[in-house]
Amino acid sequence: MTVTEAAGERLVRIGEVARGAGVSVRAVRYYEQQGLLVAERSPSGQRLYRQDAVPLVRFFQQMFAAGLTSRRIAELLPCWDSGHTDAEQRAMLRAERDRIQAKVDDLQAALDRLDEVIAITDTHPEP
Amino acid sequence: MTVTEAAGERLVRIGEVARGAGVSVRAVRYYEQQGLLVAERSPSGQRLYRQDAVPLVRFFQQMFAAGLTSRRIAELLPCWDSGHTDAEQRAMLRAERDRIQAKVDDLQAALDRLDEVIAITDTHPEP
DNA sequence: CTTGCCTCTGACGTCAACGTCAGGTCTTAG
DNA sequence: CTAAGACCTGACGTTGACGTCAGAGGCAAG
Repeated sequence: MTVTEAAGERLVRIGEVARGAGVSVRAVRYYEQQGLLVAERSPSGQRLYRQDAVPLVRFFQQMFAAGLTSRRIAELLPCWDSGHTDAEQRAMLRAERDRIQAKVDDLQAALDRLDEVIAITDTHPEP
Repeated sequence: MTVTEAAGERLVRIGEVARGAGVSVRAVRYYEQQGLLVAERSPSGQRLYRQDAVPLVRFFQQMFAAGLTSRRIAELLPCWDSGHTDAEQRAMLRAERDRIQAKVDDLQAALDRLDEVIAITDTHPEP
């Protein structure tokens, strides 16, 4: 609805989506269960996806890697779809952004500590 | 053994360690169970820690935040204690370092995508 | 028509780092 | 002495994103 929908868009089955995005079929079903993904159904009940489901799933993976939950992603999906947000969504966006930034800083600190140890043990003679 | 051990070092109980490091008592016990932390015992069986347990627990938290498991941390603890490593440990250190670096990059990419959306929705008129 | 692969719906299993509860002991301030 | 905390050992519960298995269809090729 929110995206241009050409008349005869090519629809793909779940396996193709999964392979294309590099996830499991189970994962794609899970995303639907969590309200992240909608699919039409063939007369026999098989899920049919538009091709933009592939980059969408990749995007989910990226957000998962950033520590967002599927619930949070579902709450923020309208921001991507419609391009506008209410105050609550903007607050959530900023909160997630700050959380990720803090995580990056933490990881960088951990990285520095590891590098420190690596430098020490590398310049050290073997026991 | 590996660290200078003054004669009458002040020993603290588990609650103080937990508060000092900002974790739960349960967490400290868990670290012991996972072989990350050793404690003497009072005659009545209560755990007694040296004060350097506090920064050590903080360090564990940092490594957990970086995605290392308690098992991995336990395997790498000798690197910190002794200051030297075998080939396998050096490989593990590098592997973890690379993994964390990759994670930082992923998070940065996710951050950029969020910032992009934030910029768009902020310059957008309210619906 | 059958073979082989894909897909379906449940529903239980996994893993890690704890949380939480039960029932008992210890320590310390008053 | 006593009551309030702090601590002890099990042991089961939680959370999130799936894995995995069972049993039952669906679909194109030969």
